[in-house]
Amino acid sequence: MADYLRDLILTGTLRPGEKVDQEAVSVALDVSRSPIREALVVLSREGLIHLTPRRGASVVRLTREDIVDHYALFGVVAGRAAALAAESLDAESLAELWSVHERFTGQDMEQLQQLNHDFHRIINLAAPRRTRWLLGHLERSVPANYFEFADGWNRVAVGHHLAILEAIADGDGDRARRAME
Amino acid sequence: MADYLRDLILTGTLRPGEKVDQEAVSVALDVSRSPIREALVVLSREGLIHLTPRRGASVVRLTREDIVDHYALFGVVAGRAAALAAESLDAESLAELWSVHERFTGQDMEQLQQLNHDFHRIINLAAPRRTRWLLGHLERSVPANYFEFADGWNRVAVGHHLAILEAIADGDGDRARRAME
DNA sequence: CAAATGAATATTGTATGTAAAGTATGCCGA
DNA sequence: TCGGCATACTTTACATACAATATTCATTTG
Repeated sequence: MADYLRDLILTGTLRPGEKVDQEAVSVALDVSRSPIREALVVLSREGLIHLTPRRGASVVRLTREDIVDHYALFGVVAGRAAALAAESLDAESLAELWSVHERFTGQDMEQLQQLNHDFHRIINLAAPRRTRWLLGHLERSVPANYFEFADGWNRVAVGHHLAILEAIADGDGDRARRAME
Repeated sequence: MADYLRDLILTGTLRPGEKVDQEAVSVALDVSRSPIREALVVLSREGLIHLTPRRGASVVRLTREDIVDHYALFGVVAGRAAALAAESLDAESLAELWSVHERFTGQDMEQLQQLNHDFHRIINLAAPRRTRWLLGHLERSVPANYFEFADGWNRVAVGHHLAILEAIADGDGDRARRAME
């Protein structure tokens, strides 16, 4: 339920600032208003919509600054995960990382997204529970395609992944953190 | 509504692992179950309770590792805020920081909590929107009294505040970040 | 006597009803 | 014509109703 609305927001179908009508959503999904309201609460907690009492829900207007800030935050937290990974990652996971890294070439955008996701997932699995939890939240609550704008993104990512990977392989937590950020 | 339940959880009145009965809460607060359910969704997104479909809500069992992890995360994000503050804080806010810092002595626990809170709030106000948002979440969603356990906490805090303060005054973002973490 | 079964009970999730606040429409007077 | 105001219509927030799944507990059976 929340997933459906989140998609509409992140893909831009529901535009920033637009009002979200509970009744309308409920008939669109053919459910009652109760679950819709709960979904709206979820999204408001993710920072995707703004909820004003007695006045309803509207899609949050994310400024460019917000997006930049969000990715910086993501970087900072992911950096912590990388630092921890450098200290505790087992050989098997490290091999997986190399494997993912090597496949990171010439694919289409969607596959690259997937590989990138896998790469980070392996690192995050080494992080403690709360950190994983936060990373999950940060990942979900921002338009993923914003950073596709940066052209040649995948080229840069390969370089970054390599730097992270080498730092982790060396067990150098601080370098892994800086590389990730 | 969510505030009430959050208090019960953070003060330990609702104990870790304990099941939360919607009906019971609704009669206790003399409201229907609808707003209670929405509050439970809020708390589940904060990571304070676990929500299993058709099986209800239960207070999350936070391990010691979770708490440590949480504060580390808090530190990492607050560190970013401090680094930004070092670069952008105006003279007036800086003076306020010194003022708060000076009053940080000999008071009772509650006042110290308040001053500590003020100290961080001033720094956070210099941070961008999304960072402030995340800090607010992280602050709320963990038993605040956990770190009172550390005896002589306030002594240590004074020293830390001083280090942060000097780094900010010098405009040294990186040092401010490390001090905060 | 323990494990299994099934009816009775309780609790959840979703739907619908209702009162109150918010929004829009149209009328009137300046 | 334009601004102010009363009224009608929406929409929300909360309460209640109902259906479906879990849980409990007594009973039976191996």
